[in-house]
Amino acid sequence: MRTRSGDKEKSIANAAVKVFARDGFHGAKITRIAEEAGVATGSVYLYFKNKESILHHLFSKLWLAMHVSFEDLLKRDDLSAREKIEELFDSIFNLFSQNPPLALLFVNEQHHLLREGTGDFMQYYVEFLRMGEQVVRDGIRKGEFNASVDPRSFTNFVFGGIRQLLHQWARAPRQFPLNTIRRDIKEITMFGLLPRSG
Amino acid sequence: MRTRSGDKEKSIANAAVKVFARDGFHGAKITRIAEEAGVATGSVYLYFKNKESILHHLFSKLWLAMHVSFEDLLKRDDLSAREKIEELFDSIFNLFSQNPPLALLFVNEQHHLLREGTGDFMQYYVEFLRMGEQVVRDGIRKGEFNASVDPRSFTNFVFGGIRQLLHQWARAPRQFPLNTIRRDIKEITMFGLLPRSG
Amino acid sequence: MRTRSGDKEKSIANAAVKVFARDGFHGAKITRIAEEAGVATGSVYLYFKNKESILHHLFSKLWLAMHVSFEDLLKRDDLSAREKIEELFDSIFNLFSQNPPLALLFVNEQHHLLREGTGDFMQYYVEFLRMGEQVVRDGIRKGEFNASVDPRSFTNFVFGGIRQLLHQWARAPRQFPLNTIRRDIKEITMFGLLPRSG
Amino acid sequence: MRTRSGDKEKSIANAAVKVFARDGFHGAKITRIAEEAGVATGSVYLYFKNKESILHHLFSKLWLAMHVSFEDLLKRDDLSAREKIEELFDSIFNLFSQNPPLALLFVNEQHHLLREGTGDFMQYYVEFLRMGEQVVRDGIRKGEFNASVDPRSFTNFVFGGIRQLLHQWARAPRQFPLNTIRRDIKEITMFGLLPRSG
DNA sequence: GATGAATGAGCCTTCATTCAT
DNA sequence: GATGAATGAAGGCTCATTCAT
Repeated sequence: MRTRSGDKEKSIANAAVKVFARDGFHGAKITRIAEEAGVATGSVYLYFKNKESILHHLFSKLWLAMHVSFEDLLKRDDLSAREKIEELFDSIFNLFSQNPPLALLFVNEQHHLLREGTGDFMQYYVEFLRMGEQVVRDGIRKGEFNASVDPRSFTNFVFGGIRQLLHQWARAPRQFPLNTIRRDIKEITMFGLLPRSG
Repeated sequence: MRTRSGDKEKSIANAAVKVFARDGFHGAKITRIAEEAGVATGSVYLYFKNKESILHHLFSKLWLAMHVSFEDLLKRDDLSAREKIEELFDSIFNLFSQNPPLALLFVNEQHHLLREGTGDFMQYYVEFLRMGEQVVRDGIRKGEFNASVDPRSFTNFVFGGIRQLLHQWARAPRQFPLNTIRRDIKEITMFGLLPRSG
Repeated sequence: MRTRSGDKEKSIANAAVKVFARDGFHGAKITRIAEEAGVATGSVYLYFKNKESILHHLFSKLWLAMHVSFEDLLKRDDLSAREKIEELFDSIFNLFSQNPPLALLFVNEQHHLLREGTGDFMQYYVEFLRMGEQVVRDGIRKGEFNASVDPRSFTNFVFGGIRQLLHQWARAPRQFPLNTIRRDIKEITMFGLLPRSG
Repeated sequence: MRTRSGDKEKSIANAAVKVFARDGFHGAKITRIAEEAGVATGSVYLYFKNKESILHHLFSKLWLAMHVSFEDLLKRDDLSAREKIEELFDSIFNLFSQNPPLALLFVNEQHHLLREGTGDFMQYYVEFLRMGEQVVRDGIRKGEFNASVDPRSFTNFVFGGIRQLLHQWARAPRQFPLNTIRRDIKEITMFGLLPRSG
């Protein structure tokens, strides 16, 4: 018998990232994904229940990874609040840095999943935002951060901002180099638009 | 395409906002839009070339409105750079404040249009971002803003952040009141996370 | 607008009878039915929910017709029990006499529907058998029929026998002329195999 | 096709009876049959050419058994015509009495095979009916049976009747006990509905 | 022989779009 | 212009069959 190689599942998943990123969830054809994966159409259904579940799988993996690196960061008490925030940014950028299509998928198809509000990844998403809030809250408590900032708004705002910039990068990596973006985001979120000091 | 009886066109457009917002572009059925508009299915095609063009129309209108109020703002020299930025924020929020579905449409279906990169609205979108950059650039030149901030990154970042918060508001207006969001965004973008002064 | 002509539904139904009869339910392709009906594939779904429902519709119509003529017969008190039974036979044969494919459908695809045990027609089917039993029971009570005969067994037995002969007729009308069959069935059911009298 | 290890072939055949009976020919999945047989999917194809041929095999076995017991019966000249007929009935019922699923298969999937009119079993089926006719014809010739009965119609009619009652039994053995059915059929076919003598 | 993962042809169904009225 | 029935292309998914191991 041919052994169900983990490779095949992975190559389907990878192909799906590319095709979803390029064509969008609805524009993506299963046949195209299979082709891209070097696999027969029917094989896709050996590894995934249906088209939707491929997307779920990808997002779950993504959010799980995000969640894990966030969890690790939160535990560290050798870092100041600011350092934590900056590390959080870095961990997000690292996740996508080698994979622009993954960033596009992440940026463009999230709303598709939020609409239903189901799926494993939802818990990760929600908790991810909570963790961001926590860091901000802690920073405020310790006097490291501006107490006028609302942690929840901040987290959402920054999350959205990063998405937009990731999008720009994924579409035109030369015009929006990742390192530049990363640096800019840190600058903006830390100091804001107004000149420091008085 | 469009003809007289602007009423019918408008009711189709309004219906489309609702249906697109609720079901997403692909989930939205033309027949459903027609029904919601109190119009026959075929009539939709008297006013719009196809499904895609309805979305284009809506986004064009939206971006045009945005563009216009931005243009007006830019001209005013009675405002400081900071005041201009804050007015820009306000004008965006005002645009959606009466219409959560419109916000959802704006937030969720933009990527659909960006994929192709065509459509009238694209020019408005691009120039909209340029205008934002310009205000920041001017502010920096005049010493009102932090010179370390990259205007383009800033504009994109803030645009993304606003989208995310608008999304949260549109999904749960009670939990994310528009005025709170607006105030928080101003705080964050102006002062950043770190405490002011030194 | 094109008016939803009752003709179209009928021609689809008629085409379905032919195709179901010839190819069986599973062998029947919707596209083939549409073609046979002179209609576009999609039009089938304007008139029927899905393939299954076409079959349901046909059987419902059939059983309703059967039910109606049986009901009328049962009421008549100008007929002896034997005459009623014979009329029942006739009404069944009349139903199919002009339409061998309908007979094939009736004979071959019933089990498909019984498997689920749902559908409007089920009630007609069940009551149809009940009515048969009633006539026999009445005949026995009045002394017209052999009291040793079990009404329920009789009804089922005869129903099955008729199906088999209808099948033979529908497949080879020359070899099994309907009138011959009808006469034979009456002879068999009334007198049995043994010579009459003692 | 078939090879040694008659066990495996048999367990596939037995599994197929169950699955075909429960799900119908088209609803039956090869994988399900294999599973039920405790065998790998591919192994089914070591013993049978394809799905269709499993059904053929089962029906051939069935009709062969029927044919054999009929042939034996026909030879016996110690039995009256009536006794022969009744023995024929008994042999059919005996065939299924231990195996309701087999009865369901027999009753429900025959038409599938008749549609093509091919397969070994066809000869048995045809000759089976011929044999029934022969017994009736002989009985008539000897004056034991009613000369007005058409042998071919009788055979078909009775065959159909038995099928219907077997079906009822297989679906609800309590409500339609086999012995009752058997007795009722004999009563009906021998004496008919009208009271005997005159 | 035995296995079960892999294959891919095929079909039901949807729905944007058209067009006869 | 207005209607909504009609169209038919397109694609997700199934599953009988194959074949590498």
